Amino acid sequence: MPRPGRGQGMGRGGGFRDPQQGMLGGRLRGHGHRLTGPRRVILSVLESARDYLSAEEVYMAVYADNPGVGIATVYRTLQMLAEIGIAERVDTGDGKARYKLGPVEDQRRRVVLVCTNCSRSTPITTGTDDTEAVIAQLERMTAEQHGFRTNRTVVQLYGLCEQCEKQYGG
Amino acid sequence: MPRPGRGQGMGRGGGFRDPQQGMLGGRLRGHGHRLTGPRRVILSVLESARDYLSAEEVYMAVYADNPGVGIATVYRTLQMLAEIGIAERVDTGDGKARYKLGPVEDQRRRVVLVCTNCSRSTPITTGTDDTEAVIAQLERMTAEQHGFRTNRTVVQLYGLCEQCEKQYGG
DNA sequence: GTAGATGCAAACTTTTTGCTGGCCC
DNA sequence: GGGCCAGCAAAAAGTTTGCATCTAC
Repeated sequence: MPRPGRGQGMGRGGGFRDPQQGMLGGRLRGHGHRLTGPRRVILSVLESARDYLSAEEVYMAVYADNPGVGIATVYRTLQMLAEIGIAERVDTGDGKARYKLGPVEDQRRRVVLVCTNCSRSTPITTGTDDTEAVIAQLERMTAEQHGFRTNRTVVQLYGLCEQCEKQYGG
Repeated sequence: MPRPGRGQGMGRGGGFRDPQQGMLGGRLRGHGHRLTGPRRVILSVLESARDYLSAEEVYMAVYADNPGVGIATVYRTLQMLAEIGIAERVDTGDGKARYKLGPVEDQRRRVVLVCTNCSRSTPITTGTDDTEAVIAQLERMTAEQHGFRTNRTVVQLYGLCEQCEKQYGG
């Protein structure tokens, strides 16, 4: 995967007017971290993302407007955000970790659709779904039958996505 | 992670008397693959494993008796075994894929309990369970809501196993 | 002012791939 | 004997780390 070359430095501490950034900045400082320029940009990218983003995707989006930010900073920031619970880290099995803003407790249960043809993995947002109830039932059953206390559940559905299904003429 | 240095070559096609190997060899040939020496050893390692093994763990076990087998062969074999359904691949989120022998067609739906304390992963045999019905429902729902045709489902429950639960005094 | 963050480059880890020679069927 | 498969080594791909500089607080 190609990476853009090095930029010529960004204007550090660019002005953001996003009210949420103040909130997030507070949470960062509460954990002894600082709200720096690069971090503002990364947070901004995550905020405007609907799906989970890989580190590279975040880096690309950041790079578009701020070529000076290094990929190491992206990795370090994502790691930090996940550590203090501002972002959720997810491993979809393709070797890339993916991140998404959001309280971890709301994403305790996760369903991922993995297409065995095109390799695309699509996280499904549970929580508003009935899937939530189904998974809860599964957790209850394993607790009863195996004495296992589940904290987090990941369901991977392997199969064909809508596009590839058509292509195969299923 | 240190890796053992290169060995001085193995006796290819070592004699095995494991009756299961004949069966597995047949399944390999049925898919147009061959049962070679290194593959016998790798299969033997997987057979005697109770848990999921990472590629490196398989390589280490293979290396103990057959230092001549390269790690590339381990990767290629594991990949092939997973492809034809003789082994199951699982991504536990630590960046390493793990493999375990097991007929996928008999276990199209799999539930694995992963203890976040002791790191042990325990496969649960579905099929006679109610879990089967619950997962089937999940698959039905994603088909309806996302047009996704599921062929195989892996559920990973992360939490505390019975032993660690006691230890923590939950 | 100082602890922490940054950019850069290089190291590290896991997995894949190209190549030449060798072995299974 | 032919095509799959082996070992080796190097590359790929993702992530982490060391270091000098810089900056948010």
